[in-house]
Order: sequence, then C-alpha cells, then structure tokens
Amino acid sequence: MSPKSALKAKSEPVPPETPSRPLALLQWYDRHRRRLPWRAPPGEASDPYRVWLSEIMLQQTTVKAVGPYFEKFVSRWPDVTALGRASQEDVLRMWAGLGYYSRARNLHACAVAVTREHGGTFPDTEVRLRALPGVGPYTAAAIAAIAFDRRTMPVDGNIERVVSRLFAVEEELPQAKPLIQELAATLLADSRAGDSAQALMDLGASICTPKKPACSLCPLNEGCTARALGTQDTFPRKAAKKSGALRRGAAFVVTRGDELLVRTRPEKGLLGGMTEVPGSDWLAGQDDAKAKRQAPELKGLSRWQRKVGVVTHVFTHFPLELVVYTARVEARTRAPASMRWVPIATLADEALPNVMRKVIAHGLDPSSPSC
DNA sequence: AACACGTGGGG
DNA sequence: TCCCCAAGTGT
Repeated sequence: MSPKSALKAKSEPVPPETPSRPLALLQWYDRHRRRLPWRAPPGEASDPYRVWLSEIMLQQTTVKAVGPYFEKFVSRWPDVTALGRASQEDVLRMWAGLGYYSRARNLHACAVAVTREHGGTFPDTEVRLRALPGVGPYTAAAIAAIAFDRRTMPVDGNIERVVSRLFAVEEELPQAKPLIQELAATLLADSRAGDSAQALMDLGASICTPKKPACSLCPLNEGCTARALGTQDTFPRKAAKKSGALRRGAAFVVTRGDELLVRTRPEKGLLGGMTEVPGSDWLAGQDDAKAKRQAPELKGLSRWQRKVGVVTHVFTHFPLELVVYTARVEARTRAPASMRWVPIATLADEALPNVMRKVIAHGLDPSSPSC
C-alpha cells in the first residue's frame, strides 16, 4: 500500500497529509519491524504458546539474553502440553542463568494449568489470561493483543517511555501508570492491535531509547511534546531508587574426588528452588569469622582453605560479597542431611544460578591461591 | 503500596 | 567505576 492511500483512508481529525498516529506507527512498523524468533512472519497468525513463552522470558530481560533460552525451550518443549508434562526441576535447569527464577516456577505452573484447566489451549481474553500464574496486567494484554488480536494496549517500560515523551507526562512513575495506560490506548489502530503494540515496543527499543533518542527517525516526532520542548531525555519522570546495603557471607566448596557438595534452596524467595553450594546467611555487616562458623559439618574433612579474594555479585536490591572456603574430603564421605554430591562434569546441567557458577569457578580454580 | 526478585550490557 | 536499564509479577 502506498502511504498516500493510507492517508486517504483515515485522516478525519488531522490535516490531510498527516496520517493519524496509529497509522503512522503501523506504517513505520511494516518497514522497520524487528525479526524475532517468537514473532510470526507479517500477515501470519502467531502461536499463543510462543507469544506467552517469549513474554514471560522478556520480563525485565533483554531480547539478546532471551534469544538462546527461547530456542532451547521451544526445541525441547514444542507446545504447552509438552511443557506441562515436564518436571519443575527440568524447567529450572533450563532457565538457570536467566534470572528471576519465580518466572520459571510460574511458567511451569501456568503450562500445567493451561493443559489441565483449558485443554491445552490458551484462553483468549485478557481477564482469563490474567488469572494464570506469572501473567500480570502487562503480559495478559500483550498475549491478548499479539496472539488473539484483541484491541488492547499492553504497557511495558518501552511504551511508558514513548508515551511519557509524546505527551510530556510530568507525573512520576509508577504513579503515572494509569494516565500512561490511557494515553497509550490512543495509539491503538482500529485493527492490528498486536502490531500496534509491537510497533510501540520496537520504537522504544530502537528509536525512542532511554538515552539519546533518535527523534529525527521517529514516525511520531511531529506530534511529540517532549521533543518540541527539547526535553525528551528527561522522560519518563521517576524517583531515584535507593540501592540496598552490601551483604556478606561465606560459601563452601567441598569436593570428594571429582564430585561437589550441593543442596537445593527453599522453594520461595531469593533463587528459590535453585541449586547452591552450602553457605552462610547473607547479611549486611556480617564478619567473615561469623560466616565461617556456618560451615557444614563433615567427617574426614582435613581443613578449610580460604581462597584469596572474594566473589562479588549484584542483585537488583543488594550487592553481595562472598568469601570462598574449600576443602577436600575422603571418598565415600556422607553428605550432610539435605545435601548431595554431584559430579563436577555434570554441573552444567544443574539449576545453578550465576552467582553460584561464579563461586564454584573461584573455588575450583587451581590458579587462584588460598590464604 | 512498597519491596522482593537476577543478570548482563551500555554510557 | 558506577548507575541505569530490560517486553513485570507477586505479596
């Protein structure tokens, strides 16, 4: 379709040569859309399973990081019922490294629910999608729009940014969410709701970026209030968030031949359900001596060796410093209650969060000295 | 309504 | 280096 005919089609409230914002957006999208593994080719229907899976993975996570995980998941579990049949443990193993592990637990719970309560078919309304584990207001709207072409506008961080600039929303996030939601809905075309949403997200990801937005390339630049004011960099407004205090702890890397002592973290909370080496609590202001007292008790343990240096890791809400102690025990030494031995060679298959991969790498590194 | 919840990359 | 950010949800 030529731009001209599109202009003619709907141009009521605006000057004849200016397409409406929803249409301008769609025209831009048809030329510049990103090709992503979970997106259907133009004109084709998208698979709700792939849309859902990608939306969960993309929560607070970059497209680049998601790519390989998405491929691994769809190749191992091609549809919801397959995923519903998997064990939560297998799902956590495949998710290890992506972060926010409650997403993986909810992903599995959701697959089970869709299989058992919806006959293996995703519900196609926002309300019923919203009732699924791990599916909040954003994801429900995104699936409804993208997979089922429901006329609704999901609002994510990209869209918040684009909309807050377009209308120069002075109110701070997250208080401004309802207003932004309302304004975002005005960018919905009469049809192709999913493309409207994805267009806005692509725009936010590639043009209307957090820093130095490329306004000259933006299909909405003419009507953008922030740009007119030259203040686009200052939106969205939000209060600075406080960072958590440094926490310290100790981690214990115990080997028995070519095996490593590990345990599983509690279901809920930080790194819930993931594998770890035994360790102390992680507390602000904790000293090394106190942390070391929480070492596991093992028969046939010669002595603890403290590795030089510390392992540092930054979580969303606090930074962490871990001192690493190593020890070897004799063959056939029993693992303490609720712990187990795993071959070091198969560690890659464990549900190990990255902080634990760092700890183990440091503890096992023969070139790094002990004190 | 705040706060918990991972990780890696960019400026 | 440090700080912010990335397709948010659950409590």
